[in-house]
Amino acid sequence: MRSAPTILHLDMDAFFASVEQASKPSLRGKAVVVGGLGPRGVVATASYEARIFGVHSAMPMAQARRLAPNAAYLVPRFALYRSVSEQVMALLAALSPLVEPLSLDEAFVDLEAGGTAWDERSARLAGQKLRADIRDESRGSPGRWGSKNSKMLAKIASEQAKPDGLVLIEPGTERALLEPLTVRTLPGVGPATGDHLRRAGIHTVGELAEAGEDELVRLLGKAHGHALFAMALARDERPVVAERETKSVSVEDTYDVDIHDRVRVGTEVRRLADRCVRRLRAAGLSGRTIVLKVRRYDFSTLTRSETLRGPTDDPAVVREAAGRLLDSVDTTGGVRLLGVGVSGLADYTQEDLFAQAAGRDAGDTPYEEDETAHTPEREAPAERRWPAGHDVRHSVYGHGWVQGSGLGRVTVRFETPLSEPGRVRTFRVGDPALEPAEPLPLVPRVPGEKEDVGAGGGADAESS
DNA sequence: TCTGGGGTCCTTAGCCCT
DNA sequence: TCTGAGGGCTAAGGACCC
Repeated sequence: MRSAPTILHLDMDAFFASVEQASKPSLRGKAVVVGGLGPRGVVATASYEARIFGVHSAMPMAQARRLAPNAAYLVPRFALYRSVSEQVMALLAALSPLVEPLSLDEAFVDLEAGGTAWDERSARLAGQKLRADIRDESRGSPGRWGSKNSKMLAKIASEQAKPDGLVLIEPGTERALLEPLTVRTLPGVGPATGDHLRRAGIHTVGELAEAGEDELVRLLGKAHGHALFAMALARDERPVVAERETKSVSVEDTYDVDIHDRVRVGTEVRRLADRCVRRLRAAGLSGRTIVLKVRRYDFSTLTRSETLRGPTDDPAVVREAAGRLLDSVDTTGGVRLLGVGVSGLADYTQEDLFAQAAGRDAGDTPYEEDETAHTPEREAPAERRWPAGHDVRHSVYGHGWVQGSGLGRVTVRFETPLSEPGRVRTFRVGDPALEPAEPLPLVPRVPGEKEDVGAGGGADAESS
């Protein structure tokens, strides 16, 4: 096993919030919370400034608003985050052919495979150069970096790095570093496993190693027990894998209020089936197993699945299968979430030899194209038409973003990523001069713009 | 005013087949 | 013909990750 620190882990923390701050000059240095704004929304990301108030990921939005009433609350803009993420991943790809993205804001890079690092010094240099490039490219935080010869240790190193920092673990110090850490530090140990271990008197990674492999397998099962024991001894041979094939595609919706009407539940399931198939087709995939997910009023979740004779990407087939699955579920009492997924994927579509769909002619007709057509009132509420944080263009005042809306009014702040903080104006919701706009690039095409527009925050801003 | 959305992997159980 | 072991597949649920 190699010992030089040649696997790099990047974690661009508070990524969504950082991108929003780079995109909106008036929010730089301010508390920003990105997440679902409905009554059942949760926080996706909080900026460092918001974390000072105790706001963190996965917290119910209502609680966040109580803790930080003056923060900016924004709806996520995944298309924008994806494009920034792609630029960052391209920088990583220039260093090595082995880049494994874990999400939009996290990745492993195998520097040895790219010939860019072979010892501690070259790894540190490569890390520092990347950080500078990313700061240029995203006008934001270059993230936290960790490096070591294994994925687990590289990730732990980046967790130990200060915001905007780089940590390399010295060879020979791995066990000593791990021993005092809580078991929750290790990947794969969440709340349930953590509790399980705590009840067995195991709190730290050192105690995990002491417990022995057999005991861990007895406590946690074969796969988890072996894996955790190896990690407790700092053994992690998992390679960096560049290409990961998709195993399933799913969509789900949580409703603002529980749905009790069985007919409406059926309508929603068909709509979700169509959305799922659109995603499936966009990815050039088809699948054999249809999965229905239902979360009931009491938060209990159940899934029902059905495996077809061959893979399909036919909306009618998926709709019908989901409908059959729904027949076997009791929804009295109400449902808060519905989901439809497809797994058992193939990258081709088998022709429907057995005529799996009953409705022949309607086979390819989407159940409903218009996402908002189900609302009885034709006009969607202002908050839906003008989501907080989305870009707009006004024929007189130019480019801006929605600061808030409601009561027939929409408030817009007119500024761009490259401008000074801008002014706020309020319009009627139906104002014809106002229209939705695409996000603007965060960096100028020609270099030379002023620097230092990072996400702000310092080491002292880190919480929890 | 609790608890999103999109995934992956593992375990268990039942069934069928050899 | 009965019984048991073991493998493969399917279904359901749970845990975990960001």
